[in-house]
Parts: sequence; C-alpha cells; structure tokens
Amino acid sequence: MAGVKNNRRVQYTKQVIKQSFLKILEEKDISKVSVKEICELADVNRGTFYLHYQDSNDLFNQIEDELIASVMPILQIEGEGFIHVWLSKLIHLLNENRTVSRIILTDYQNSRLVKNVFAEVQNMAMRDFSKDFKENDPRILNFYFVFFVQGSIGTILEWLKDDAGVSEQELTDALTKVLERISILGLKHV
Amino acid sequence: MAGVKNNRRVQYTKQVIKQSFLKILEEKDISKVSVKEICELADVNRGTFYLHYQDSNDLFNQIEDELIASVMPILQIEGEGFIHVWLSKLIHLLNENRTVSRIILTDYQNSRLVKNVFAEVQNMAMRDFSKDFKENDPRILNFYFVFFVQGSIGTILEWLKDDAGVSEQELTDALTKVLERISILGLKHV
DNA sequence: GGATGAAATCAACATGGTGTTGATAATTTC
DNA sequence: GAAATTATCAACACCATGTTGATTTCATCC
Repeated sequence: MAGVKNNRRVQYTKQVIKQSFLKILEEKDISKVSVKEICELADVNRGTFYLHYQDSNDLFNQIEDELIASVMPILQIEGEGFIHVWLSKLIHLLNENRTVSRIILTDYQNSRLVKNVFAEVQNMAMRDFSKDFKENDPRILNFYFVFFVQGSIGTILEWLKDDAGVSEQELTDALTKVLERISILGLKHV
Repeated sequence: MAGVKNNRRVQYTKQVIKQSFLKILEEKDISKVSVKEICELADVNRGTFYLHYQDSNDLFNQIEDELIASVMPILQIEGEGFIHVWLSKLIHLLNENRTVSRIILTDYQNSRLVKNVFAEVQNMAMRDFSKDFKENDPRILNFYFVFFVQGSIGTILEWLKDDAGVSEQELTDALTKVLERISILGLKHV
C-alpha cells in the first residue's frame, strides 16, 4: 500500500499555490485574480489547481480557515482587564497576516472570522449596553452592538492598510479607550 | 440640424439599462452580474450598452453619482441640533435607494459617497475628539474618527439589510445617542 | 532499490462572457 | 420628409473557465 494520500508533494503544491495567491493579492483586488494567473506564478498546472480547490474562492476560504484556527485560542482568554490583552493579541495576529486580514475585514459582512470573534462577546456586551444606555429594546440594543463591532473592525482595517506610524500598542490603547468611553463591557481598568 | 444628441430614445435606453441593473442587483452580487445579463433583461443590444458605458463598473459609478448629487444638499444643513436632522435626512435618502446604498456602503472603502459625506464633518470631529479624549496626537485622533465613521456606516448598513422592525426615527435616535455618548461634535441637545 | 498507487502534467475541448466593428434599420427632431 | 443620431444585428478574436483522458513523475512502503 504505497503511494499514500496527502504526500509531501501535495503539501508542497498546496503551499506554493497559497503563497502565490497571497503574493498576487498584495497588489491586486481579489475579484480580478484568475486561476490561470495563480498557477502560472506557482508554476503548477491548472488541472492540478482544480484537483485541490473548487475555485479561487474555495482557496481563499481555506486560507481564512487557517487564520480562524489561530485566532480561536485568543478568544478563550479571561480575567481582569482581559479586553486589553485580548485586543492586543488579536491585533498582533491580524498584523502578522496582513494581506489575508485586510481582505477578510474588508468583506466583514460575509466573514466567518468576524462572526466567530464577536459572537464570543455579544451577550456580555448586550447586557452592559442595556445598563449604560438605559435601553431595553433588544432590536435597538443590537444596533448599538453593531456600531461597536463595525467601529472596531473599521479602525483595525484602516490601520492594517496604513498604520501611519502607529504601533500595535498605541492602537490597542486607543481602541480600548474608545470602548471604555462607550462604557461597554464594564471595563474600568485598562 | 435634426437628430439631436441625447434624444428621448437615449434617455429611455439608459434608464432601462439602469433599472435592469438595479433589479438584478437586488438578488445577485455585483461581481457576478454580466453585461450580457443586463442587456437581456433590458431588451437592449449589447453593442448599445457599450455605446453608453465602458463596463458594468462605469454604469454603477454613474448611478452612485446620482445618489451623491441628491445627498450633497443635506450636508449643507447647519444650526442647533443639526446632527439629528442631518442623520434623519441621510438615513431617509439611503433607505429610499436601498439597493444602491447597500452596495456602496458595503464597499465603503472605495466609496466616493462616504468620502464626501464624512469629509464634511472630519475637521469638526477631530477638534472635539481632541478635547474629549485628551489626545493631541493627530495620528491617534484620526483612528478615533475612523471608529466613529465605520460604526455609523456599519450600523446604517446593517439596518438597510434588515431593519428588524426598527423605524427610521428609532435608528436616527439610537445613532445620535451613541455619537453623543462618545461625546463628539459637542452634541448636547438632541 | 523496485513495485505501487497517488498526484502532477499535458493537450484538447466545449462553454461563456468580453469588447469591437461595419453594415443596416429605426427613430427623433426640425 | 430629410438629416442626423441612435439602436440593431451578426460576426469576430480573445481570454478565462472547468473538465477529461492519457501519460509521466514521484513519494512511500516492503
């Protein structure tokens, strides 16, 4: 029973495809990247691509999955001042995967990453909003939450696109400060 | 000198094309709409389309231009409690052009509409942020502003996608309340 | 180190959208 | 009704897609 599935060869091929894709994405909008282009840069036959991925969308989803997998552990952090720690680690990770993160956050509407991250804090946030805004209507509360989520994502995204010389630390502090100002999450100490 | 440019015929053709495009956009992602499809629904020859527009992107830009033209007068409003009036009118207008607005706000990164709207308030906001957050670094201040813009856009967008039974009035009030809470724009009375 | 089977290559194909062109027909306006 | 503009039509070359079948390459196990 030689000739085993998921060879080193497969691993290599997949990795070359991913790297080539990401390289192209650094300079080109994702909607304009063709499978042909990816394969040419990766020096892989186009048929080989379709052997592993349905299309370029499928490829990107797999890349997103990997990022999600590395983000999930962060979400488990708890305890005193956890929001600051949490944000700090999240921002660091996204920054390390800037190209992918930028695309994911730009299309946050359909992002599973974003859904995962914020599902984690939604309940807690809603409870605090309820107190702070003296608002009981869950329909309205939900829009407050959306404001907070979109504000955070948008800020991080903007920073990923151009940090303007602002460090991870500075961004984390600033974001924490705004969130504190909206006074959600009962965050009193940062 | 008969046979004048920009006939009724031209006007009709352009309008049919726009309407068909918007109709398709209600049910389909913009990146998947082909020129062929638009022309078939509009019952217009594909060559005719290219007579008026470079491509489907160009078509969408022209539609966005029209929306921008109708939004600009709103930005001129001033005086006591203007933010509330301002938001109220803006939200109403976007809601009346939901399909276009949704697409524009989803791609707010490249949206000229968004740029126009927020360029109008940026200076004022930055000044107030500076006071409220006791922050002088313009790099950091800018990220505060981004948070506020993205939060607002994201909230309106979410509402456009699914109002959850929330009225224009309720959304306007809620948004004003959050902005007040971040205590920007010196907004004390709503 | 040779056999084995998985994976990659290659060429070819049908499909479908793109953007353009040149001749012809229809329509608007005067 | 004449003149100018606009729309139609058919045809074209072009390019990316996704699939197929035959063939070669290669990693792994014994």
